[in-house]
Amino acid sequence: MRFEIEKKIPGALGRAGTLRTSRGDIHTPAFVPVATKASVKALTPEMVRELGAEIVLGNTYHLYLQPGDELVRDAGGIGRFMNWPGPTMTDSGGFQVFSLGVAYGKDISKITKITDPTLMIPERFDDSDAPRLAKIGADGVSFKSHLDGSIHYITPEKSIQIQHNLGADIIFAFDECTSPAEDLRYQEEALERTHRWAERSLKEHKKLLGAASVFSSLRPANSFGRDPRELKNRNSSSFSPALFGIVQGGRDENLRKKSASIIGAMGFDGFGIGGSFAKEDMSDAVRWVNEVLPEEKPRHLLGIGEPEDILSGVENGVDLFDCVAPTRNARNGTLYTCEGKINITNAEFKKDFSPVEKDCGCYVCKNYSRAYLCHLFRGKEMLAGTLASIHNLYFTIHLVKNIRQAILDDRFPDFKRDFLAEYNSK
RNA sequence: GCGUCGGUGGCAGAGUGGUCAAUUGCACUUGACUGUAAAUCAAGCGCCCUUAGGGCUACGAAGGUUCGAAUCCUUCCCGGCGCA
Repeated sequence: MRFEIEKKIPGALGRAGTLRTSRGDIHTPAFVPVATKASVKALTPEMVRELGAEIVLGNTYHLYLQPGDELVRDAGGIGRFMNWPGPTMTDSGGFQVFSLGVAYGKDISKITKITDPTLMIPERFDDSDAPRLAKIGADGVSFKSHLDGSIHYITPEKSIQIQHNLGADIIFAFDECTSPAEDLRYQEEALERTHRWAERSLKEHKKLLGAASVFSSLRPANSFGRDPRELKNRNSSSFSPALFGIVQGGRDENLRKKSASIIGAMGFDGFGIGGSFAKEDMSDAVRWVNEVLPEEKPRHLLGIGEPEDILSGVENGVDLFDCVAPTRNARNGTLYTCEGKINITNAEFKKDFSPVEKDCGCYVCKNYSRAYLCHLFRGKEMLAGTLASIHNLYFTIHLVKNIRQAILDDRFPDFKRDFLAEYNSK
């Protein structure tokens, strides 16, 4: 994997570049659609590619539970398994430590609205018996499967082993995503744990890289009954995943910078910026981190993808974003437009025969009306989620592409100002 | 015509003397969703008042019994079924 920076935003941390992997190039800043279970929900990989995506992100924990990482390995890796020929990345399962742990059953997510004060009160010490599916143990995390209740203990080593089996081009260190509701003492404790886990992830990764590639040595080449040329292709590809370390530190400037400094010096190929944020804290946290991280390596802001957040992320030095928002919102009837989000199921769209967005170049806007999408949603037709996902992913991917172009053309500030003015106009 | 069972909010369908403006589902209205426990979840859904709450009108229609009726009685209207 190689990363080349082509242009920087004057006076800011942002940049445009290209991330080169053996399976293809990613032009940054880039948006990474999420394919948690080796599927971008409601879409075929061909559609995802058609929308302009250059890489997709799968999830270690979910694929480990189902169908199992060894099965994915035997299928030729996540990309081949899901018929996505380009680059892939997998998240480490660190987010599930959070979403199935402290956040389980609560109104806490990646972004917590600080307007709800009850969520900002540290409750770590009085909710110890609250139901949760993930519990942090001595050197890893025990998960209770949401699928069948079985217990699984995931360590940093285990996460990296699973990810090597999944076979993505970029993988992530196992980390602990903390809630902004946690107090400073807990943030420090969790951060030290994340740093220890980062070391162990890196060590395990190097160990596995040192061993022969899982795709050329683990099984006899003829065990598939497949076209031998396929096997030859797969075996001949010099598969060597890049490992990104993850910076945490909550909303505290010192902790964020400390984390960036420590993770930044460990020798990772790139970096993830993690954490659950209060919305108003995010751009500060990202800036603090990217001021410290080595400039020449790529940075991925984990799980962030609302337009305004992408703009501030890019400005503050982020190269890659992944987020479920475009696809999840789509399935739930919320569509992005340049004038803000709309809920296409609302009564006002029942007889609106105009496209979702007038000048949008996506397949949906060129061929269907708001009234039709409204009808599909009300009729609970599966096509609703598909068409809406196409539009939302196109919107987000193209927003990022336009941001990239604006950087290359030296007009990022104007682009940002104009976009936000229109996006927030209604 | 006789007998019988039934008529409850947009629909289906609970309730069968007070805790009923009426459980529940659907529909409808609006919100939320940021490394996917998510094609999900939440709130509202008779009318009026600014909220806590209060007032009014309602369970086919009209009378009645009762301190009190969607619930009991009478008659009428309407529907299903059976027999003529």
